[in-house]
Amino acid sequence: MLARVTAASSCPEGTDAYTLSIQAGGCCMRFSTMFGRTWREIPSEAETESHRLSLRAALVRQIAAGIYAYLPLGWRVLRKITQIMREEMDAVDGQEISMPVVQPAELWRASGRYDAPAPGPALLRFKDRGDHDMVLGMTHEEVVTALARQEINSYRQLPLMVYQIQTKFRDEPRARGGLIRVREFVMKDGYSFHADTNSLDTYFERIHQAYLNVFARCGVQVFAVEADSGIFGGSQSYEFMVLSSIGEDTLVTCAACGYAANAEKATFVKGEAAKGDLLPIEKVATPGASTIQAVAAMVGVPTRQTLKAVFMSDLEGQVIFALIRGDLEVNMTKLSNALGGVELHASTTDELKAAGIVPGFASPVGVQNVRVIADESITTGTNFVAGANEPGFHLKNVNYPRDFTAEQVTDIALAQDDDPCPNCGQPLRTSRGIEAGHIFKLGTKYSSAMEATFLDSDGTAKPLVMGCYGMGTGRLLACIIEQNYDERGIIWPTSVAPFQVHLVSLGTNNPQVVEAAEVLYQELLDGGFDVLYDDRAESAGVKFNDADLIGIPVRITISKRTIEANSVECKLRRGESVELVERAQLAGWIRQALA
RNA sequence: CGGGGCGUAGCGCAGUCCGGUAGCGCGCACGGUUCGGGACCGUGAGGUCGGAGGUUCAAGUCCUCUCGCCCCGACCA
Repeated sequence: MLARVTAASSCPEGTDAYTLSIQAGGCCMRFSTMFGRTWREIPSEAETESHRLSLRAALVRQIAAGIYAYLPLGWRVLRKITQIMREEMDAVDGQEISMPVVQPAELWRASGRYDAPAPGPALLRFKDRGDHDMVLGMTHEEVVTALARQEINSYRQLPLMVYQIQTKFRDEPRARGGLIRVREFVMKDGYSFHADTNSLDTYFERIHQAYLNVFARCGVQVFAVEADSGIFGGSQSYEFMVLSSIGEDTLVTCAACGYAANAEKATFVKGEAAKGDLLPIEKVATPGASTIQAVAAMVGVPTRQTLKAVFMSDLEGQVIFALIRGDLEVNMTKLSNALGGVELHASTTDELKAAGIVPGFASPVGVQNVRVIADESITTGTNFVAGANEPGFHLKNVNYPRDFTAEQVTDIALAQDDDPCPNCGQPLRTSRGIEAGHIFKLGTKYSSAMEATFLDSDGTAKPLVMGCYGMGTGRLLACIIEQNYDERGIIWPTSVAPFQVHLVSLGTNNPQVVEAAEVLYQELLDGGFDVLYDDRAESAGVKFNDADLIGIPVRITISKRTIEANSVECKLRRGESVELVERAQLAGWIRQALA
């Protein structure tokens, strides 16, 4: 008990123990009194490895769908992560602030997002006791713009960046994957303000590098990819993708030249279909041929000589006729963006019937009452095979614009494996990734809407040019686990491990061992190390298995055996071999191991 | 919001088809024996079987409604 009090003295009351440990080291915890116990069995509700391990290792506990509480071990990791974010944001002149989670609806009305379809029900709305409309902040562009309007008057104050590490709530239709996709989460979000786009562009490069630094320091490998910025984005955006089979996004990359983009955004060389003199339309019987493959085979042409029709409907039930060359697929995000960002769903049978469309044999020729959006690929060939809008028949020699019109001809094609790279022509590869960060140029979208202006050097008032930079903390924690575990448990990178040293005492029945362990514990704390001290009266197997599960980088075992050798046993979590280290050499050994 | 699955002790599960005193393993508490890779013996605590109605002499089990959680899809500023 005496040792315990002494140990606690290295984390003085009324002081932020964690900050101390970052700066001076030496924070402590006894396993026997730690809040939250590890689980021996695998929770059935968890599907992904990071989810299973974060529950089993007592990092987090689920409170409701997509809503989690952090236990001491998980919270310590989260704070290590956010501290790294702070340091990197400060390094690019960021100033930390804190903005409210509860926000007045008025601000969201001002930006136009309160009633816009885009956030829609994901924005949780409620009234306070004064009957004011309020929302739970799902992001903070509105608040930060309102602040900037008050605080920034002159170009002399620019550029500047503010950031916060704050809770967000997004009422997602479906939470999943443990901490990967949640409804309530802590996010690092930053906002920069500039007098012009040149300044934004310059700063964008710095923040881009700062993001790479954060991920590197957290021990995760990311791909920075060009991303779709959605209808609220600006000219350019990058997502930072952690490669993972459980990722919800698809990345398209080129090993040859380094091209990398989200599949929603990726382009590729589409090639051209055969060209020839325009021939007259000819109707051919194609009984039962309702797929592109079947039609091409029956008519005797390659699939790229056919036209594929894909039907989507907007919320009002208006049918969108997406037309693309038969060998390509439609990219829903591009299609939606072409229509101004409307929400689309696959058309129902009833909607198609109402529009007079025959699925499987649909034709752009003579179609009415639908909006036709065509991919540019249909213009690079001639004499295509298309549906006849009549069951069992197709049309040969269909040509644009001779035989049909389209409201738009643009790029709505989905890049897939082996498509040629838009830069170098080499085959593209697709892989799955988790979006761990997103930076984008907002431009004057919010500053214009909310009249956040500054007086420029020429004496005129101009809207602030903004950039926005987001990074999820809990999601990053999950990503770190996804990339750092084995069959025994988590293997934390040193930079984010909840503790540096896991001290295992074997022989809690032996006073000599207990005494020696307490002394060693105190020495380690005095030496500036963060130590989790397993002082429980458990068997060796239990303690070792928990140590492997929790995944602290250095494990130190003290027992009767090691005391007799005037040594302790040291083992790295990342590795198999154990080493007897003399007490005098211990501190040096640990420092080297943690370096 | 569509499709599927599951709610029984802290965790993992059986029991539900075919109604008849609520069980098993782990964990937890106490005593003892062990003591370097999830020890053993004994004793014990802990469950309105997610909730509400209904059928029945009798409901964990059958019926209706409802709430929650998970998975696939839709969705994801």
